Amino acid sequence: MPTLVDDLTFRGLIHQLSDQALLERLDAGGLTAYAGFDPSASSLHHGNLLQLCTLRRLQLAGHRPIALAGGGTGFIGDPSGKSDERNLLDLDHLAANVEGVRPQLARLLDFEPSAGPTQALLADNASWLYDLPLVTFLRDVGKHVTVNQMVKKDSVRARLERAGEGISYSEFSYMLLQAYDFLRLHLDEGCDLQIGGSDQWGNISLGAEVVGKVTGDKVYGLTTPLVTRPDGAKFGKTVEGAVWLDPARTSPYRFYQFFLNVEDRSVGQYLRFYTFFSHGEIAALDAETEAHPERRAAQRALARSVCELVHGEGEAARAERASAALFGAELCELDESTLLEVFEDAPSSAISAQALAGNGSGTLDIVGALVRAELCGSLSEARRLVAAGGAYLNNQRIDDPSRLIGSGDLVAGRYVELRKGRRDYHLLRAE
RNA sequence: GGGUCGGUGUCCGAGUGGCCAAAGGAAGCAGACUGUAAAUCUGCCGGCGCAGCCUACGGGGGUUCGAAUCCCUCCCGGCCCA
Repeated sequence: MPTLVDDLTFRGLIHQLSDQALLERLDAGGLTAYAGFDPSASSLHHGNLLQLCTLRRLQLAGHRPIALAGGGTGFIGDPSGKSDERNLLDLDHLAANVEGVRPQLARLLDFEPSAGPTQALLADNASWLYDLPLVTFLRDVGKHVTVNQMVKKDSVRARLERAGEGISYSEFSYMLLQAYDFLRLHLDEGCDLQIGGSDQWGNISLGAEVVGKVTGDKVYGLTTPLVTRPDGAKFGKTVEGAVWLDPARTSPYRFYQFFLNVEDRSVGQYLRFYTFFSHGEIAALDAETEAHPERRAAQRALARSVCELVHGEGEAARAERASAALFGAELCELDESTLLEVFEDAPSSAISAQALAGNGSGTLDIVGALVRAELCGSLSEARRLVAAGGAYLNNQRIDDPSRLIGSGDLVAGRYVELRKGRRDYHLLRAE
């Protein structure tokens, strides 16, 4: 059984750390660690997942995790973002978001009292930042930080040096607010470690320093590498946009597909980051990818595991079955029960039966159907798709944009399968 | 407050009176090849009732036969000065 540090090292999760002494503390257990997330949406997304997984690793190794919602700092905006005038009146809204995120956190972290000293905590910095008197803040935090060192931080320097750019005072202060969070969590909860992505290194190291100066206690910072694709492209996007943990925003099926489609070069890293497989299992999957990349064994294991972690075993199994059926066999070859099961899990929408009335004499054509299924954003786009040969009806390519869809196209009496390209499926359900 | 530069399609970025739905790049989508991979090549990439029309180059107004391009004004951002 590897130690926590061995495990984190094997997985490539340690990018920077504030002090080598942290390694011993990690293996010893008993730390309280926090990671922040932005509660501007009612769901966490793929970008938060790495930190959550890391917190989970810490908890499993005997540490206490805290998920900190940036309900207060959310108003300010991290300097890397654009200033799009956040609204203070959204306070209730943000609080609701924080609560909406709790069940998602609970899938990865143990919030039950039975966890004892490692019981996870969800905190919101709005509870202390929103009413924080400026004078108090300047005395407790501002006094301990020089502008000189703040200006040297990469996030600030980039904004100062680039011509045509600038940084507002509030964004400039962001790192101090984050430092105050660390201080509060240290004083109130005994928190002694902050983790985050490597883009947070400046904020995290400053925070650790401030807590040390104010309290005289030793606290630590640790960052993980940023998740990037081999080509540097942003990771965590599907056709529809971000990959959310909320099944209402990103269905388990899409979530599963997202991880299944990971390229060979990256799958090893993602297995290390997002799964809790043993080192031996990961090595075996690496070897399998090397020897038989076409089998996509690592991708399958990754998708199954992450989906299970986030959505539970039942949903993961359904997503896996739906994927296997859609990509494995011709629709017409599937028996009815399998067909119904697949249709149950795949993305679908309802359509009135009248629209499909009459075989070939209905009013819905392939182009309209593609838009209706939200596979295409406009009729023009749908026409182009058909012209390019990327439109399929019940697994058969459709070349004629005026092809009408009628009752004769129904599968199992009430479904019409539409596909865009090779992997983007949608089902219309006549009702 | 003064001066100055700028605000173009998802993003970056050309364009400075008609040939502009707007160069180029990136991202994205599709096709071919494959393994629901990568790379590569090809096509597409504002909307629509699609040989045409509509809406678009920060907002509004004006000049002109005609404006992303000129003028006025307002809003927003950068830089410099106060």
